[in-house]
Amino acid sequence: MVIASPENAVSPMDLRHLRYFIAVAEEGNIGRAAARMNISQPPLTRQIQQLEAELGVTLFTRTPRGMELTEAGVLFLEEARNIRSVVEQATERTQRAGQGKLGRLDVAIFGSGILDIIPKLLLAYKGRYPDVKIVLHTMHKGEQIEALRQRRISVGFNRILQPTPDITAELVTTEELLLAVNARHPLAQIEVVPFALLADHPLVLFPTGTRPSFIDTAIGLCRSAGFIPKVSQEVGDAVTAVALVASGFGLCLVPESATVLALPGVVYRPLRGVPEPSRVDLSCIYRSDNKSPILEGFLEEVRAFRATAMAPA
Amino acid sequence: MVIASPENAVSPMDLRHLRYFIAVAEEGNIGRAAARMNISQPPLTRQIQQLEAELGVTLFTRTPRGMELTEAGVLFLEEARNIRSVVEQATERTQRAGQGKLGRLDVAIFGSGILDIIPKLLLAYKGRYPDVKIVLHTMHKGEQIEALRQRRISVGFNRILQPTPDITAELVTTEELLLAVNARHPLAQIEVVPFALLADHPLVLFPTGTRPSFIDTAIGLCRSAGFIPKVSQEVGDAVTAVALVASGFGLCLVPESATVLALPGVVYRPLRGVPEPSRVDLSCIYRSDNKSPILEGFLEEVRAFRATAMAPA
DNA sequence: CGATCACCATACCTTAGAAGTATCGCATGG
DNA sequence: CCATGCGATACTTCTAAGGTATGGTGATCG
Repeated sequence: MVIASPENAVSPMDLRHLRYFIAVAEEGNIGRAAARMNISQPPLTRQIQQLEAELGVTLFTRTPRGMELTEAGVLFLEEARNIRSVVEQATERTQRAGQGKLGRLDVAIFGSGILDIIPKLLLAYKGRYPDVKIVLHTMHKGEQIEALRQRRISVGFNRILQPTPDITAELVTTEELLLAVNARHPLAQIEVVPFALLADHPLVLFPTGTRPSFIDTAIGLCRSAGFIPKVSQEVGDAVTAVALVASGFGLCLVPESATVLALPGVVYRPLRGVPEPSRVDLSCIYRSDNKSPILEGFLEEVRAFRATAMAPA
Repeated sequence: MVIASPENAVSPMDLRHLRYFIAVAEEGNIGRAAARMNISQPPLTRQIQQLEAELGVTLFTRTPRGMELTEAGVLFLEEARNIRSVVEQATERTQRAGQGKLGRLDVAIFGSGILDIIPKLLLAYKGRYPDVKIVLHTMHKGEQIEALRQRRISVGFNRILQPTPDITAELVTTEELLLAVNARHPLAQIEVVPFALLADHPLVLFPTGTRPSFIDTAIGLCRSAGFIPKVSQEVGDAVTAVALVASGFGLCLVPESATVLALPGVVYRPLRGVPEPSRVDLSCIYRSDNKSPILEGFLEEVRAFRATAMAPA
């Protein structure tokens, strides 16, 4: 007595069956189809018989002139072609995803970086990888690191960083420091402002938030120059700081990319005699165990950007 | 030197790869996935490696705790599940088509058949095979046979038929002959009309078109009864004939199903003393070499219909 | 009207490759 | 530091795909 198995399929259908079926259906003839498939006729006959047995459906009527599709066969031909194209598309999409050309990149950004450099970088990346969807998240440094650990983002941008074993940082570019000053302020009359003069004027500092950050760089520079800066106000981000400068709230040290902020009444002046380090970095951070080809492609773009951005400097 | 083949795929992907991949992705672990697939662990390891090699994409990151999908792997899992369901649906649809449950049935109909019997039959069929799309074509007998030969229709309905080797006819039902007569006509006063009385009144005959047909049956009956019918008019179909009767154009012999035509002023009277054959057949015709499971299902329905329709008679 | 042709089907053999067994390597955790 | 759990590898076994030869059967043509 034969035990009734839930599925009596001796050999489950696979894509070979479909390829062979399509060939036979299109050629209308097993012999020609076999030639097209680079096999001999008998195995093809058997594969078609197997397919019919597996489906429990007669797909062809055998005539002296060849194989003619039944109604069910006509339907199955459509289905088989559809399956073939679905498989092809799945393959291609997966390959593109594996090459970092398709998918999603979650990027954390912050205040002043977003003013000029990050948009340029993202634009360049998007040009090369148009099918990667970039999702931006505004986060402070602490949040960025947390989000990287939780894999909620793939890469973050920041200025000041201390390396950790699980998070790798990579320089994007460095920027000159400039003085943002109200046009009616006395220092606005000087074309190149000596750094030491800042000792006499209150500064707007930013950002408040996770330390250390740009604010510590600014304070450190003042200390190196031998003075303690007078703080007129601490604010959250560069845009707010420059806005305060525009309304006469004092002076502000900014990275040069902040000059895209053309607020009325604000002028930017280069500094002279700035203590080392006189420049400020913009870096990106990502998981050291990164395996994502999408991030890999993005980092390549970052390196290319750094090469072009820092060569003319 | 190795010859560069157009497709470097050593072993093309097949559905087994997808089944295994889905199992591993869902279990997160080759061992459990192997158990689920009723195979041992090593072959599964190899199949996954093959799939990755074939795609050229790493689908899993191997961790000490198991297999974790990469981004490309996540995408491919979606794709694989989609392919699986497309294949399942294709299989099911094809099987249904093979059982005559899915597809299309082209049916040729004619004038008086469509009045009552054919609609009932089609309705019964549609109840049992809801996914077969019935397409109706109005055709005379000659056209029907031509269309059957060209496979433009699968089945046709008609009354008079002479068998041919390639076209099989099958009785659907037989109907009593009735007299359609205007209510103001003298014969309308008689409850059961003796057939011989028709000799004195002009008849509307139908259809014009391919002979022999119902018109020849009617004329034959009159001859058998010993008179030549006076013809008031020949028309194309039963509806027109009865319409003429309604407007006082004469009498008309109709199959009993024509009584659904309740035109004002028309009454139907049974006949008495009708020469043999006193009944008229409704048959369907189809190709003798029929292989279509859809038509097979339809013919079953026809036979069931005949059994119920002729039992009470 | 019979030989031939063009098909598909079957029988039997060969071989590729999928599955099984045993074992290794490696990281993790008591 | 050893036990555990996991994937990878080496080697064997066996299923089933592919090949060769041949049969069977309608259609075609001299």
